[in-house]
Amino acid sequence: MTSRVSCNDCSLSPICLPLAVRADELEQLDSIIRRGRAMKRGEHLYRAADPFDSVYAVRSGALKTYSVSEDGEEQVTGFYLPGEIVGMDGISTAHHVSSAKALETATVCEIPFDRLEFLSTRIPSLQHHFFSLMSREIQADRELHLLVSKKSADDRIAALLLSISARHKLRGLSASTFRLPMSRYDIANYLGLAVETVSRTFTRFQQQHILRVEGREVEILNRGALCGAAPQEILDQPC
Amino acid sequence: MTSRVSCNDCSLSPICLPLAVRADELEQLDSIIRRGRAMKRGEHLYRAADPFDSVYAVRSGALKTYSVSEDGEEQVTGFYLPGEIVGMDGISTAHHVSSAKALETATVCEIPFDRLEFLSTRIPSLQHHFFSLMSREIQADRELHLLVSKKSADDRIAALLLSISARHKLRGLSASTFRLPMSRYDIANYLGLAVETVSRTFTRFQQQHILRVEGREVEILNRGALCGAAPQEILDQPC
DNA sequence: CGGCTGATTGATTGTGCTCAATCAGTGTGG
DNA sequence: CCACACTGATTGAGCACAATCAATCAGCCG
Repeated sequence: MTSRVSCNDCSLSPICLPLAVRADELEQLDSIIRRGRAMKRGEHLYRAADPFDSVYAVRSGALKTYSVSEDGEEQVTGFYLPGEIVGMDGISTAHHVSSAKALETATVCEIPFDRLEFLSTRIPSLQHHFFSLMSREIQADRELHLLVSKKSADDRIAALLLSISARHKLRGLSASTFRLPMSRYDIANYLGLAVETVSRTFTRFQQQHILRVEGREVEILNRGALCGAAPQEILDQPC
Repeated sequence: MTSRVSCNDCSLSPICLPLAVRADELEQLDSIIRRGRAMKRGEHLYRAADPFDSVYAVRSGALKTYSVSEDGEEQVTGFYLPGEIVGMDGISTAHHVSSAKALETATVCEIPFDRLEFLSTRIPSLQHHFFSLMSREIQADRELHLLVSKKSADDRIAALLLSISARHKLRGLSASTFRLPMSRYDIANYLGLAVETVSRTFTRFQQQHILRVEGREVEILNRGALCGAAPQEILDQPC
């Protein structure tokens, strides 16, 4: 099931592990990673309250993370695309505080955290990389905080589309045409909106010739308009 | 200016550095920390775009972190009370992405990050502690995300009051009577509300005998009502 | 087919924002 | 010393954006 291929041969490694490490160090890192776990749509990678053992690199497909409050309502906390690392909550509690679920068929590489910690004491650049990753996660959460607490529905949806577009481009894929891995419900929940509002905004953007939307397929026709609607500070790239 | 006192003698060390380390290791840690930097109300600890060199432990007083979008509006991203660590954004960019400002007279201990990283390769429990701290920061941001994107104004304000109450209690102070270090404006901005809404909610809570409010002085009269209004998952302690 | 979920569109309502005025506290300068 | 300006907080009135309630439709699978 798990392939023997090295991170060296993975096209995602520049995103996932942009490290300058010696060959023998990379081999050590390679040796602790369990590659190519396959997941079906709807399958859980972990659930809230599960013991925290590993973090995971997304190799293909997409995942969402979410938590459920005791009154039963779900809160989607993030979407994870290929090359991104999921599961770094839960370090402090030794248990996951949220759940991670495949939005579509996906494969992930499992990185046992205790071994990663051990290796990080040997490879300073690896330690720095994971401090850096977590710091970036905090930054992204702060940007989301701004988005959800201050911006209009239009701005929030524009920002999400531009974020996904930028992440596609990073992998060398089209920045203008892509397929949304998540449902309207997930988008609404993540952005703190009602499903109906998301739907209405998509149709309005379409009438304004900003987007072409067909189900989950999206084409950005007028990036400038989206950038105008969305606050630039959310994006990793200039508009 | 900076005192020679060790972390050992600091009453906040159980919150700030709950570590089981050998005496010589603690001494190493002690030696890299610059203690007792004094700050006046309104003074900046760092500003967005400043080079990232250090993280800081709050010793007394209180700070807020915030960022400013290019259209000039401020977003308050967090409040930091004694024993808490501020400045862990910016690791990935080598520059701070937000600013930190003293809400009142405060003192902080500076921890140079490059030395902390080096020491973390030597002291695994220290490395784990900082991974854990950042993980907790991510958790807190996710809870805030839920609060801001799904909950009513009442719930948001109740949750903030309960959070501050819990953090006071952790330091052995009163959980029911305390002084808010931040203005109504900061509360509103942080929670994604208008100042007027915060003000109105405080007066209504007072009419309902849930709170006694006098400027920044707050007394919680009916904790159950606050807990009922606020979602429990936000809190670190049972209601 | 019937039942299901997910998406869209319409009509109505409501929470919280905006605009506006007032007031208290504080510091400033004549 | 007092008038003044300025900031922070409170209260009121009206409005707008997005939620809610409701109906319809498309696609999918048992």
